[in-house]
Amino acid sequence: MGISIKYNPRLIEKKIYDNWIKGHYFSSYPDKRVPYTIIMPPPNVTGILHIGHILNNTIQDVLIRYARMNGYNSCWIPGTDHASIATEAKVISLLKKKGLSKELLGREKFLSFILEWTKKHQDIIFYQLKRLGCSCDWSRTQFTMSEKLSKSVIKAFVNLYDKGYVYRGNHIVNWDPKAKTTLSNEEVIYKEQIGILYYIRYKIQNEENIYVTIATTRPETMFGDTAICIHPNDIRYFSLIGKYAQIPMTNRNIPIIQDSYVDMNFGTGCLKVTPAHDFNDKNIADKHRLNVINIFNDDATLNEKCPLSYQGMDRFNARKKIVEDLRKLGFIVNSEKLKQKIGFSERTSSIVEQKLSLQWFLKMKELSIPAIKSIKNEEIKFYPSKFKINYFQWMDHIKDWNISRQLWWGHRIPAYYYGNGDSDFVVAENMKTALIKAKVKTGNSHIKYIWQDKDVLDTWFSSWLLPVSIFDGICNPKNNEICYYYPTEDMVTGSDILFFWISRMIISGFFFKKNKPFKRVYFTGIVRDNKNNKISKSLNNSPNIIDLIEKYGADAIRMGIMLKTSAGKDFHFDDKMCLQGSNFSNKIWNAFRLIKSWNIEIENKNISESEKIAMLWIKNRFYFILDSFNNSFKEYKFDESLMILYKFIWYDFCSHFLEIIKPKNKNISKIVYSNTIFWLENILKLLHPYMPFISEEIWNIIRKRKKEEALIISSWPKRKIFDKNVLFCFENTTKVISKIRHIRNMRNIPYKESLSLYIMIKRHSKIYDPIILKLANLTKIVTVLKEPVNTSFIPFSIGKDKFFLSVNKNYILHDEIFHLEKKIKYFYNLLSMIRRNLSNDKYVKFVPHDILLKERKKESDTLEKIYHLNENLKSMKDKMK
RNA sequence: GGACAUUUAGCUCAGUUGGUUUAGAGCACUACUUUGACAGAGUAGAGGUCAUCGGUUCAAAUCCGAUAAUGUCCA
Repeated sequence: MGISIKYNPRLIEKKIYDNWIKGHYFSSYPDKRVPYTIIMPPPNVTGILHIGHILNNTIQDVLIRYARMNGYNSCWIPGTDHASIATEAKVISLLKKKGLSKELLGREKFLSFILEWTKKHQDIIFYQLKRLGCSCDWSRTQFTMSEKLSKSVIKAFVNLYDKGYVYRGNHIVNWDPKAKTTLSNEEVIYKEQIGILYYIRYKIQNEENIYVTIATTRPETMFGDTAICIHPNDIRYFSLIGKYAQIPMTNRNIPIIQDSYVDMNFGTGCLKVTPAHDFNDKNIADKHRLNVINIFNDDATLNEKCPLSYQGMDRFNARKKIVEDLRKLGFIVNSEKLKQKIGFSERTSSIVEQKLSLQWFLKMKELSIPAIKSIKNEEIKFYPSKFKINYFQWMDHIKDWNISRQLWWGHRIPAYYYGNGDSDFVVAENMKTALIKAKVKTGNSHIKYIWQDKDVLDTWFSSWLLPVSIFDGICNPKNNEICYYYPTEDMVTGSDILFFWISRMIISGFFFKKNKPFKRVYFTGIVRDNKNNKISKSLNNSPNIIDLIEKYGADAIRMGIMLKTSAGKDFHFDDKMCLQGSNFSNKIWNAFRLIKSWNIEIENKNISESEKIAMLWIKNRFYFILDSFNNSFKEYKFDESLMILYKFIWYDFCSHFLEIIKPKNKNISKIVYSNTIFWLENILKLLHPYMPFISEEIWNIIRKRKKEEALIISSWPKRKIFDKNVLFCFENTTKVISKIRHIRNMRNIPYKESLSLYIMIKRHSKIYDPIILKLANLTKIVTVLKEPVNTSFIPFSIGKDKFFLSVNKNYILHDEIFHLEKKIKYFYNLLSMIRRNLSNDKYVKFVPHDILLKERKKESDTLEKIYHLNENLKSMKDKMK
């Protein structure tokens, strides 16, 4: 026959993928069809893909293949992210091993090292995606540092600056004193630590022996204090309001102010305000117009604003010495241990300093208004919708976005300076324009030297533009592609970047395009291993993707993953789920082998009744399944839709349909065969989005296909009405079969031993009998009016129908009687529960009418069931005598 | 510290506005079945006081409150 007994994905997947590429099936160009666009969240070039990416990209591929087969012009755009700080850190540590540093190399050489690194990882990432079967349009591959995207970033920056949204200003930022750069919030990792809370007294000015005691974990910042703050309701300190307190070991006096931010129960209820080194203190300072004193150098040593004896000292050494000195002078009243959360730099592990710093910011409040609206009115839908809560929470308290980074790898800020003053700069797309602007701004036409800002932009400042910039919608707002492909359909991403990316993309979409960037956001859960640990590079607990694919096949991994994923839920990865996938592949493969092994009879001889029924049933069953599959799929319940398909293929198609039509002599009539192939082809279509390789492979072995007949671009089955009655009758038939198999199983009656069945049914249609005969291996089915005599049998009932399976007397067991009695008892219990309801006046009075009817029917059904079971029990007991 | 979420069979999860025969699925498990597509298989079975306690109701896995555990985000 030439088809291998085991399905071997390794031989097949590569060949199939190459054919898809050769057929250009992934490519998309604007045409008359409706577009369906997905932008792949670009993986960072810092590393290679892990299981989380596999989950994410499989979902996207499933969506895009489904759309493609449903007639849309599908366009899935792959890409990578330059990941400014993370990549720079990786390369720096690589260089360090070689004894090099970025300063030693200089900007240009350093960047060439990074480019080399980037190229290497891009290749690995794209190779991994291809092995997974991703049908992205590779001719549209993006990179966030490409020329096109960089241009858009710069243009967007200039545009936002010109409109007054981008500004340069002094704000508190997260500062990594080791790397000497600002950090985004996500690059700060909070860990709980035990610190010491010091109680320090500050003398009240112009008062003898009156002090106010504050509590702080950071005594070294006291030289930056500009106020002491108490809660407006705190009566303990009313006498101090309006007075000044003297910072110990200095001559400086600071005001005592009131603000409800202060927690009266924490420490003494008095807060020292250090606006240059704490977000909240800065807020208070802004409100009360306090001074701001920065006491740190860039490397977090104390600067000239501090007393001479501490200048130049590291912050931690300074703390020790200050505490020592304060103790000596009697300023420390108390100290106690305190659990606190400390922010560490993800990159250098140094403790992050909050620091007032001159940086570039984007005003967010106004920009966020349409973005909030779009989620409120469901113009953009979240799956699951619970993430709307988080979204609104963040959006409602949105802060200006610090977009500058003191790094080299990234988009250089297009600000050009002509002097050392804080506002001696212009913002322009290039140096030439900048020079002109500078001349205009200063009125000095002799300016010759201007220099560009050394810093780069936050990575997210490029990725937040992607849905627009990918189609060049920022530089060429009216071009064909942006008009055709925008807005995109789905965004599939982890919930952890809701704020950093999703929210900002929505903002940028409405700003630059006056329209949403995508219609739906599907949030994948966090991927964890079977010990509930987050899959991460640092734990090194992600399996190698290529190894997994080699072992199980891409289809098996896709299937295993999709069967377990559910929007927004954490995802526990286990090798076992791939095993289920590969078993399933093998099942399909062997079903196909079976069909292929049959000889088609040229002459059309009579088709048996059971074949007719099987064909009728599988047709109706298919359209029933198609509906439920589509419904689940449209709700983005991929696990559910796949499970529907899984069971349909395994149980309905293989266990029932194929078993019924399976010929003994391998000869099958042409009609039955072509019918079987027809349904198999339809099954392959439904399967294709999830398991593209095996489905395409079988599709092509069934018969030779032309290029335009590939499964990947075939059309999705159209829904049709189905006859519920056919499904119902068939289901009853399988119940009988199942019952007989159970009886065999209980008594170890070999399958080979043929049995006879007597049926006592009022209106029994015999058309299903051949199926029962075949699948339960019976010699005959006889319709009777009453219990058969002179033969030993096992009675059973399904609904109101009674059955008697004739067996050798030896097979009747006491066990069965015991089971029957147990069952009867169960129904008596049920009956008593039903009757408890029905005898309850309140129940009868309040319950809706239809429920009451149902309950009454339940009662009569149960009674009937008990009656039948008792009958069975009685006859069985008689037989035992 | 604050906000939110989760807790259902050994594991991973369904369970729509309280009412469909005292809770469902897949996997794993147990028993039996091996020349007839597939042992990567077949058939059947067993598994749950729905986290705990209290409340609302004729009726609670479902609604409300408290507690506990876990997780995420924010500070």
